[in-house]
Amino acid sequence: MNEVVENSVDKREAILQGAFDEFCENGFLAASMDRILQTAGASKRTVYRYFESKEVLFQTLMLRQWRVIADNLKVSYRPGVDVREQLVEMGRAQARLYTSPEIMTANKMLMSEILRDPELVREIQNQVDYTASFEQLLKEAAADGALTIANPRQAAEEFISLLKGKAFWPFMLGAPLVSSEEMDAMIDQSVDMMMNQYGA
Amino acid sequence: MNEVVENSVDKREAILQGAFDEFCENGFLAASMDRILQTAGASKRTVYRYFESKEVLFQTLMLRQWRVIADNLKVSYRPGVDVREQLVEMGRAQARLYTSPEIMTANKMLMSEILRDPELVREIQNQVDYTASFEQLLKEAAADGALTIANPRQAAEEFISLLKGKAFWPFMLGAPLVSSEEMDAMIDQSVDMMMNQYGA
DNA sequence: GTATAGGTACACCCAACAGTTTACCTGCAT
DNA sequence: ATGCAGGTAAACTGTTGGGTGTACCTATAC
Repeated sequence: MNEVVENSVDKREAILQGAFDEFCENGFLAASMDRILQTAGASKRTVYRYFESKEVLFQTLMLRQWRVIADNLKVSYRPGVDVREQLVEMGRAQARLYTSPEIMTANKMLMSEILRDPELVREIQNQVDYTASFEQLLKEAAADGALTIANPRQAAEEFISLLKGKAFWPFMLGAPLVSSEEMDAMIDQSVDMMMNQYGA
Repeated sequence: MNEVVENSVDKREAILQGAFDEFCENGFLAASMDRILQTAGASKRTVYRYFESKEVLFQTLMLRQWRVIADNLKVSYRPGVDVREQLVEMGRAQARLYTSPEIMTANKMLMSEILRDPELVREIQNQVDYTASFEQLLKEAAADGALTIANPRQAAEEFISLLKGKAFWPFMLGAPLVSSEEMDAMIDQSVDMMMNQYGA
């Protein structure tokens, strides 16, 4: 054998990695299974042993990506801690996503596919509620008297809108990725606005 | 002849209309030139007389769409008029876009293609600056003493972010189109937030 | 009346590509 | 030693689809 011996888990992983790169570069339709298996160093038969179709391979990857996103968005209210600081923490949770090239590149492609064919990612999409964790934090902060919020859901969405408007969507439309420092400034601006609106 | 006689302008228009429908339904890659000419009731030769390739046909349509958007975003500052009312007017300009099924359907497809292949729409994209008109209005309002805004560009972007976050992006991700009434409420909320942040 | 512009119909070329089939290889476990 | 699980290699199938070539039609202009 020419190559280093790999066990079957590695092979599957290699295929997923190759597919990730190819899908990110070309999108679902223009991605070529031939190129994927070439990148992965696997034969066609092997690819189709692990994944019954291009579509299944794609969905497997997207589910994985969705989990990465969800894992980065976990925050919870800490009573007694300065509420402004906690809003900044919420912003930083989003910022972790917006400043990661790998995540954002994948997001760009994923977004394109969602728009083109919602069915392709429908089930996956419904498994994650981005705003739930933020909404919960704001609700608890309001109950605690730290903020005055009639509609926590709306407030959470407003906050996320501000951050996405500054960092997420511009990148989607071709702007360069924002740095951590720029992101900190953006978080500050957005938190200011939230405090002006909802500060107790 | 089976059909009503058409002059060549009508024929070109029929092709554009057929292409618009097909591209909206299937996106650029999955759109079929055969289906387009069938819908348009034109022969393949005729289509290729007017548009040298699928790509050119697509870009022609997208440029047209871009103009529609730009035309809906024109606002200008009116000294003496209540500034809150003018912010609402800015919101309504956006709302005209967000509540139009035809515009939003086209936008969804267009957005998908921008994400997939920025080159396809690069030149077109740079011809329109959405926020310029809003930024100018805010700047004049600030000069007039009606608002206190250090960074009008940023303020314009924040306002648009709030509105897009409430109406534009949710639709892009599968939510139903918002009605004019819902839109009015969203505009109110967003204007409140702007007034709290930037009110004189 | 005839030439030209614009149109139709339709067979055709060529390339890409998802997925299958077949034949063969190899290391490990029994 | 042998059998099987997991792998490679490569030819093949079937279809789709952008774009072209060719022959023919039909008005209106001159």
